[in-house]
Amino acid sequence: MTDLRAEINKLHASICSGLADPTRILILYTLHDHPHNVSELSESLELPQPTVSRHLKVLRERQMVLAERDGQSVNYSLSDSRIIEAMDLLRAVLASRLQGQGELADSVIQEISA
Amino acid sequence: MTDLRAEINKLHASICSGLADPTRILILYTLHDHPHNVSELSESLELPQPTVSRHLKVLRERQMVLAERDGQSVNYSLSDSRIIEAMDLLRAVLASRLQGQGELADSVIQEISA
DNA sequence: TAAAGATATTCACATAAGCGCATATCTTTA
DNA sequence: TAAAGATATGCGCTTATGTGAATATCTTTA
Repeated sequence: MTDLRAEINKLHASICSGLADPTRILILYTLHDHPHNVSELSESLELPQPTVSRHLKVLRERQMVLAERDGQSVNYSLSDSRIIEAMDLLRAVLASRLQGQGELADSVIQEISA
Repeated sequence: MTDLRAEINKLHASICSGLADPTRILILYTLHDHPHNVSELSESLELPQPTVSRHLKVLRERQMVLAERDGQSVNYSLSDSRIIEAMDLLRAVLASRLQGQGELADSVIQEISA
């Protein structure tokens, strides 16, 4: 294990930790739909504005979202749609994991596929 | 946001947090190569056995690896290769992110692609 | 330039994670 | 069944992360 590979793994882990929060997952999927400013996110996700801003900061630091000021508001967009592709793959893994775990899981699977 | 969707996002985040550590990333790629038992991982990654076991526990709890006892040792394997696909996508995102950020980054990009 | 709107940051706190070290719990074999 | 090998867990500690509430910083407009 070279120092370089170790450094890469740290960066890689840092991106993954950007995904490791339910609220940020929600934000990322929302931004994938289309760009939003902070107020819009805050309102549509029913989350306090400071909470949204702090999560956006995490994503911004990892360059997973793009921030563009437009007047007084700041528009956020997904920086790379492969992030969503990766998340979708992990959701598929989750769905498989829930297969055959009873009826309760079935409705979850339905919802994931939606 | 239904309670169900919120629950799914928690599970999703839990899988992502399984990826959010450099050592576990290393372990997952190593297991993707082929199954290993704890000693083998410990030796080839040059990590203390308890450290490896604890990381494997995290991955096991999230059903990201499969544990099969074989005599005194326990063989671990990747439970779903889509986990690697997802990680590769995120590595590609990382590589793009480093593009045009100077010479130092170039060697990192080389290493990622390898 | 003062006020209002939009976003970001700070503080205090609670909880979760990771690590090294020691040790407990299997599982086989002598 | 005692000993050795292999793996898992507990403990103490340190660091990281998330949150609400308050507040600071920008940016526009009156």
